[in-house]
Amino acid sequence: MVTIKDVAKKAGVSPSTVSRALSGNASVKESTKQKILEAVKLLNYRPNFLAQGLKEGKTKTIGLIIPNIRNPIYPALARGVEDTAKKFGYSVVLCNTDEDVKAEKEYIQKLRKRWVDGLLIAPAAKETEHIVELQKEGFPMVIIVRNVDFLANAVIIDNFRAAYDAVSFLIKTGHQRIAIIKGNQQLALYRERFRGYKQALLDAGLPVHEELITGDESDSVQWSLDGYNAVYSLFAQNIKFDAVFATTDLRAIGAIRAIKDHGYKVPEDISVIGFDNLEFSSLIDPPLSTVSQPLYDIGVRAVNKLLALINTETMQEPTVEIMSSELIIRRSTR
Amino acid sequence: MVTIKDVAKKAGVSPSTVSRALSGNASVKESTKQKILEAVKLLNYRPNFLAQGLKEGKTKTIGLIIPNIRNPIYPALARGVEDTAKKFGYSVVLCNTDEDVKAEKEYIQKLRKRWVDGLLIAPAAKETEHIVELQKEGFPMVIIVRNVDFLANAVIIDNFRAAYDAVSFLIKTGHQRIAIIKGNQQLALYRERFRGYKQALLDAGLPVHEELITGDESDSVQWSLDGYNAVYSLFAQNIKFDAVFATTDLRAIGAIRAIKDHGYKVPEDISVIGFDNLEFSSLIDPPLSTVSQPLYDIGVRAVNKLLALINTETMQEPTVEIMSSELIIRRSTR
DNA sequence: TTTAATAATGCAAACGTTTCTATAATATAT
DNA sequence: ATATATTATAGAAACGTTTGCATTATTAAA
Repeated sequence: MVTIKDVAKKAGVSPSTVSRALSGNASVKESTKQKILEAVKLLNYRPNFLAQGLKEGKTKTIGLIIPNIRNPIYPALARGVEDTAKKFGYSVVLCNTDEDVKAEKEYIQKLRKRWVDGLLIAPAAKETEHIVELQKEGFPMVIIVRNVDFLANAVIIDNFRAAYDAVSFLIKTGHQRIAIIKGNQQLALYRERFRGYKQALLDAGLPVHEELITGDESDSVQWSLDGYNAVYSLFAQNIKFDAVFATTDLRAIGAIRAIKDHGYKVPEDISVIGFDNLEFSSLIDPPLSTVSQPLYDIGVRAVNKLLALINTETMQEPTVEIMSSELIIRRSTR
Repeated sequence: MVTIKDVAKKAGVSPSTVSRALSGNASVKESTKQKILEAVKLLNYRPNFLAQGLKEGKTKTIGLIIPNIRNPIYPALARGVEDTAKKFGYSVVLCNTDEDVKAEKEYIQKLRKRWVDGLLIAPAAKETEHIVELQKEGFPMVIIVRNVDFLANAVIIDNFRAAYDAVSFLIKTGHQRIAIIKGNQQLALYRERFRGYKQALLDAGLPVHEELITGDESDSVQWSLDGYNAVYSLFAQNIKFDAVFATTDLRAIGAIRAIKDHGYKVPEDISVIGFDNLEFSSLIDPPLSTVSQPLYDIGVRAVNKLLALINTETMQEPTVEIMSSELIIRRSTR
């Protein structure tokens, strides 16, 4: 490996001069600068990042901790994160926890060995002491997508509101018996969506029917199966319903399939509305009505926030930023 | 930040003893070891990764350079990479090039500042001197998914064979006029798939009709549009066809939509076969027949190969590893 | 017990930078 | 020409580790 000393020798100057010439934050004679640049080119010198980082106490790297990049909501988020990080000269380390708190803890441990300057976390589940801990220590960190039950820096959407609006839309368009596929109630985000569903019914003077509340609590990648099974069992029990509010697009897709398999039509017989607005949700048949989460923008905002945190030494009161979601009506609702 | 010296002081020993106690590759008395461990716990000491890396000359980090994590073939690959890297104590830095050679070069430059121990690259396009360069320098690197026109360490599938088999299947099941949506011919992988298509026709004694070769050369994320447009224009020109071989699932989905929009049925009137076997390809209507790429496994193999490269000092002849693809027949073909 | 072998520990150098301090070279004002 | 201010450069210390070498403490053998 070629070091700054080699360059210095080649150019006939001291290492410190090379450093100054390269960093540009001290004056060095133009002629020597040229010599140095020449030597750099000749030897194909690249400053050693580790040495620099060690000296400066930062790595220009952030960690992105998410449950699973294969869950189709995360690629867009990751892109938002990576693009923004890159823009400011930062790199992104990708970590998948598979909803496992233990894995999450291990990653945090690992990344904290002065590895990364800050962390973006979509927390695994309810247990969050390790995150509280992190915050207490003043480590730069922002929570994304999934809110957490204490005040922390976060960039999220208002899941209650979004669900409320989606269900209200269904009600307004004449649906009376709206089933919900409720998602893992361990996660605040699904609890919120569930709450939004109930509140919308209540506010419209409609009853919340126990039998229309479906979906299991598991969190598998094959989420669409949950949607399929939920609707399937509704039919099996001969429960009538004229709409389905699925708490994810994947579940909505499963629901649509189950409805079709039973010989009903979407949206003529049963309307289906999803949540997420995945890239391919417009591609299915019928194109899915859904709530759009600004995932890319969440990533962008989160990185901005994180870098602000990294670059201020004074500890500030955490703030949560609510990004606006949007109801997208396509053709799975009448 | 708490350093090894702090621990040493607290435990009443020298830093070197702490280092030895922690690394475990030298004998240290049990009682002192306990004292040290206690001090570590008490002070919440974490070894500084940068210092370690600087000393040892490696970072236990690899770079994953891909066009775009939002392209749905990459999440599975990334997961394979990350899981395997993690298994061996490595971290993964994610880089999206957007098919831009310049961005790719910049990333390689950046990551090479002794940042990463090795690189996994799905190259952007035809221009590959910078990759040749990398290889010449003996930098650990393996090419993934997209083969390259020189001999390099790579983990790929046999795109020619896979396309050949898919089209042969179509022919065997009675299709005569098979259209292809050909993909960006700048990329070897699409050239290979195209070649497989032609060869299958030839070997079956069928003509290669110019008018059935469709699709533009662009590489946008909204790939399904290419499929839609291609089939749309076939109808517009009143060209008859009884099957479509789409070079990606996304294009296949677009194609199906266009076929439906024109009042035809898949697969009764026209069969469609895709390529990739994305997670949601089984979820569309009808479930898509396609060629399955073992993306996760490609990631796994590639990391194994890369780590082998990293851990051998002697430069070896590059080898390319062909993973086997699989024809998955669902319901979009008759 | 004394000596030899082994185990445990400390010291200092090294990894490749950056930056502080000091000195040398040059330019500017008198 | 001399004194002063400025600019350019070198030297050395520091960042937090690990490790080779030297030293000291401990154990085993005689």
